[in-house]
Amino acid sequence: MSSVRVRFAPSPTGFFHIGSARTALFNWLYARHTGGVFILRIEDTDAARNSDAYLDVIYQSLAWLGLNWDEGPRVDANGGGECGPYRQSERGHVYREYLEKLRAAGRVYEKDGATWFRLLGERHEVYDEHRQKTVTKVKTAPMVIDDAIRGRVERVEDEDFVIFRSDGNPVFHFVNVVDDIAMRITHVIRGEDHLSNTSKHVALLEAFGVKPPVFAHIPLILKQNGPGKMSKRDQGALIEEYQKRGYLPEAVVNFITLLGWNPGGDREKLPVAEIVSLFDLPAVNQSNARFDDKKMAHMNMLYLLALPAAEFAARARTYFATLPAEAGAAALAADAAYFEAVMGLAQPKIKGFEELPAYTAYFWGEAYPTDEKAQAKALAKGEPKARLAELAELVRAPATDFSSDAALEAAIKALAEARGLGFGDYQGVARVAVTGLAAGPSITSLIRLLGRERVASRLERFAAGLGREA
RNA sequence: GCCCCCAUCGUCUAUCGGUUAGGACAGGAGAUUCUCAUUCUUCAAAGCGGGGUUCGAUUCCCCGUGGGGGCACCA
Repeated sequence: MSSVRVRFAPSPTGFFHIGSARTALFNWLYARHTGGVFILRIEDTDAARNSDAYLDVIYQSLAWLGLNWDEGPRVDANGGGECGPYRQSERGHVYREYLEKLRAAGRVYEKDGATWFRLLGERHEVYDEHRQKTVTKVKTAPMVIDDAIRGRVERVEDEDFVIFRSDGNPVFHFVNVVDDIAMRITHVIRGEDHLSNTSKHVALLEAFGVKPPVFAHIPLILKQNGPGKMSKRDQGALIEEYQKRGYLPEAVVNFITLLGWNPGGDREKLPVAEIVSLFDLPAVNQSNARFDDKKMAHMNMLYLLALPAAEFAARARTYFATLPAEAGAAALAADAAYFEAVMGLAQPKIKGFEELPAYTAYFWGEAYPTDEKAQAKALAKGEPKARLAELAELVRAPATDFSSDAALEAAIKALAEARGLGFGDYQGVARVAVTGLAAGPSITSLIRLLGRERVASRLERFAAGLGREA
């Protein structure tokens, strides 16, 4: 086992952002790749913004993505890990202890009721135009960060900063560094938005006399449209959204991995186990990536298509179970073998589970909607009413061979040829009559699955409706 | 305003000084199928600009420009 220890340190704000997901993922990948330890630490020092209810969003999203943590909250088997507690709100004693270390070293002072960290160097006052106030600058040596992704980055940290608020609570920069020390973190893998903050962290690390961990700042995910990084409000930003829409987590993992990393060459669809074995920090890109929901959807389709039929059906069942009763109950009530058969027809056709309810509605009962445009188009030419009647008769006739798609197709073709028509003269109108839709699985397979009686009565009922309108 | 990071098709990217600059998504055209989707064929599409270094730069360096991030008693 390697000595690598990485952590994902989210703040429970009620959302689990796709950028956070990727940060968690890259940490997890690195831990798994190196045989190290993946730690979950909850950064909930801001009592005003955090809430226990929000924690579930984090646990739930990580679990869905398959990112299991070795140390942290909810690791029941071994009590969480040896560096607990893992919620910062429960680590006040640790922060006070570390504060005393700094105090003993003469590196802190009080001002305006808050506790400040003192930088070393000559001081002078200067007016800051941006903040429109006078600030004290400190002439310090540049902090050097040897970033595993960016290379050498140098930045001058030239102002003292608050480490304990006047309300007595410690500030992010402080707790982040203290916990990384206390939890013996070896690699800090986080978003590039922290790169500029890192000089603060290195200054703190130096004050504690601790050798800094390896830093690795990963690029940000930019919003699909418009300027800036992706935020909670953008389309596709929330992990729970993908979950709700029935995306396959392995597809989401594969996609967001590729936003900033790739194995080299042309390969894109990679099983997570292979990503784990190939992943490494130096191969992570340095430039920000723009989110693309079309490519995400495509990746999802690839995974859907590749699923074994039974697995597809099982996952589809789970998806239906998440829907409101009016959308999912009928499907769930169906006979298991029948349900699997319907899913067998849907799997090669749909791009995502979210299409499933509309795509399969007519399989679960007689109360399915009819697409007006599809209906108008199907009825526009020929003699639809006659075709429907002929087909109903054919379907009802016990002599008609239902044993295979090919046999049924041959029967319909024979019917068509006898009248100088083609298969298409029946297919379109029959589809609208039986499914209410313009598109769907092959007409012969869905007729066979629905059964003679159900199809015939739908054909007749539809034809009767035409009579009234005409 | 100050500081930091980045820069190849519309988008995600391959290339680690010498290539007809490749792939994928999206887009166009076509083929196949009973519709649709898949699949297949095919078309269009890129090295931000200017200086260097080099026999040779997409690749290395500098300057611009553009994009992104940071500059809180948020994390």
